Amino acid sequence: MSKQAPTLEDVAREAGVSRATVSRVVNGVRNVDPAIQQLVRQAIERTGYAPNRAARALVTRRAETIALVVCGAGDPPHDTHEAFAARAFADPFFGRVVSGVVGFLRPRSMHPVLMFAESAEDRHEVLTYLRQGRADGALVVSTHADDPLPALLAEANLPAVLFARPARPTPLSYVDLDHRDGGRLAAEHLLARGCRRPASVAGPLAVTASQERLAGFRDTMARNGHPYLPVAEGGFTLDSGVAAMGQLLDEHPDVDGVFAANDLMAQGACQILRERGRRVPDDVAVIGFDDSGIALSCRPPLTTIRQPVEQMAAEMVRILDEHITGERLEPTCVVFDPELIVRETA
Amino acid sequence: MSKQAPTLEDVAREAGVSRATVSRVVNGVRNVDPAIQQLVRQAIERTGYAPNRAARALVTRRAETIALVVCGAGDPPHDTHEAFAARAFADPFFGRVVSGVVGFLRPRSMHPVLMFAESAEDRHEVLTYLRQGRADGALVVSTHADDPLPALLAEANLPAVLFARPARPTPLSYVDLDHRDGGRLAAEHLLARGCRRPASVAGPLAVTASQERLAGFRDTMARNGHPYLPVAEGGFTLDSGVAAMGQLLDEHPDVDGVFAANDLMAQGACQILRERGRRVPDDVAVIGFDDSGIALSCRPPLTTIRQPVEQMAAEMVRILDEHITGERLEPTCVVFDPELIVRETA
DNA sequence: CGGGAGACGGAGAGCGCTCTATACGGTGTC
DNA sequence: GACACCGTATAGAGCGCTCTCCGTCTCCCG
Repeated sequence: MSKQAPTLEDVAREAGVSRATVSRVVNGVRNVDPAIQQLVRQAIERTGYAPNRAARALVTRRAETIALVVCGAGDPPHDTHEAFAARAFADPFFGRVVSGVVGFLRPRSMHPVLMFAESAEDRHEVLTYLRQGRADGALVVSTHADDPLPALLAEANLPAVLFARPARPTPLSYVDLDHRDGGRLAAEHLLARGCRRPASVAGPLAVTASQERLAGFRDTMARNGHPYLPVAEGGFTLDSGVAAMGQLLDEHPDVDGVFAANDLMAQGACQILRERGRRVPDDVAVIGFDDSGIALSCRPPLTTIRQPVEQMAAEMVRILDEHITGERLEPTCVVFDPELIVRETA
Repeated sequence: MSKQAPTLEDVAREAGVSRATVSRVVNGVRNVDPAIQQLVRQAIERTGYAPNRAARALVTRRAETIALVVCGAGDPPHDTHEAFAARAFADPFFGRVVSGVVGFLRPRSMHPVLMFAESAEDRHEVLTYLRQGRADGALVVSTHADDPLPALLAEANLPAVLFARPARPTPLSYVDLDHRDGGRLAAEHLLARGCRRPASVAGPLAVTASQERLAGFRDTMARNGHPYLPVAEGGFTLDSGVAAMGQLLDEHPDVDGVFAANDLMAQGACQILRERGRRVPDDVAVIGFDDSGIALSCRPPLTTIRQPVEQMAAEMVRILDEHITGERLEPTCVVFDPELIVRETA
């Protein structure tokens, strides 16, 4: 075992000042003579002092930690946490969320605690974690609209910010994207390219975002002379994109423009389109959604609707921080605008 | 603001016993009359008490938290943390690591703190985090063999376990895979299928694991009458797999068996093989490595060498836990065996 | 040159918990 | 009936830190 870690007391003795003074220096508080500051700093250096966070947290009532909670389906009890975690991270989306969060947190020497919440037990675990003061607040990313966690958090009056507007109104801050407008953008681009037979590979319709993307696309198409829109539902995975596009192709061999609700499915659509002898974008134009890494690494690179996930995630943490410090008391929401990114598939 | 959270004291008053007794009940310690236990439990229920972790951590000197550190390249200063995080999670590998870690931690009501360490500053941050007692130990997953973090951790005598043996001998526990044996397995399978012109899409040769996989494959091939092995180096990404396989095909149009150092590159290889008119596995057999999700979702499903990442990650945490509790004092290592998974590409 | 204002450092009281030492009954033994 | 003993509850001393007072020292102005 290594010797006991040095404490404030030790540093104070070493520097010949009181504990309070060292504390002031460490926390960069006013009213310390620069000469003494120097002295203290040297003493800290010499002793290799690192403030004990538990002690600090005890008195400040702040853990300086936030939880990043990824919520799963809610019911399927057959799914293990392991599988869920792996699946969550298979989607580049979560990597981007983590990115944005870490980008905000790092300059503050904070790091997120990763939690997965699928079952009621898990949700209780999240609540307990926060109530014990192990984290000051939670960032919640749900994969389903009717996730019960937000309501629980709000009820317990715990600081939390959501990614995406909750299905039931909940007094919690959230950030979101104007998905409907994204759908509109996709439709207009396809229309402008002269698309005559549009179709869509939608995301799971249990997810609000999927519904909205589709609604925006469909409405715009309807307003422009395409009242009937063939739609196949996918599950945001590559496979499901392949399957959905295959089905669309079977039923409507003449489609010439497809809006896929995410890039992964757009990639799948491109694959099967090529397999079935269609050229992309010459025979069929394809637009994805997200502008994730694959949109660029795909060949040909995907035309897509950009969702600034990293920025959105950073904004989430910023708002959460305001709630934690008490700067902001009322829930707020920030809605980001999607952007059309034209590459080669449309 | 909500009212002050209830403390042990409050519960004790409510139950009509002393603080110490409540503490015993909460921590499940011996020597408490069942009747009083019941009483205390009810009081806890009524008050909605949740033990303050900071206070507990202060006296137990344990945060009940571990850090999961993902180490990057080390130097490229052009790379932002954001990009790094996103990239790290683009690889299904990390999702599996997280899976395994969470699988072990969850039953213990623990959750990992996610940290990224690329720069010297980041590494210092990790050290400080541990020295402050915010986490009891670290799980380190380095993407490069010569990462300086393990040595720093060992020097500071902080509990840590590595994924993969460090390049320089370091007094730290680690888990690893017998990569060389994985290469051998791949070679033998290809040989058994009657492969006459083997080649390999290697991983980045700066990574020890890549070297070993290739060495095992090459040695086995050499021992079986294939002294010369065409090799193209990739970067573990889909794109690099496509590029490497393309190059191999240009220089050796007659290859009939390829060992790719991971599934992503194997998938890329399959893609370009098909584009160039080769049937997989009839004209060219392909074997991947990892048995990650894509191996299964790929069409045709990949024959691959399985690396039990989740198990390995869980084992890492188990060992770390032993180090933290002091059950284990000396570094140890656990090397897992790879396994050939035959699907359709070879 | 006295006095008030300001700048600065120190003493000490906790934060909520754990855990050791101690008190306290009740039983069994001689 | 005195003593030892065991099981169980309590008192109380911190863990290392922050932060509110309060005392001291300096400086400047009347």
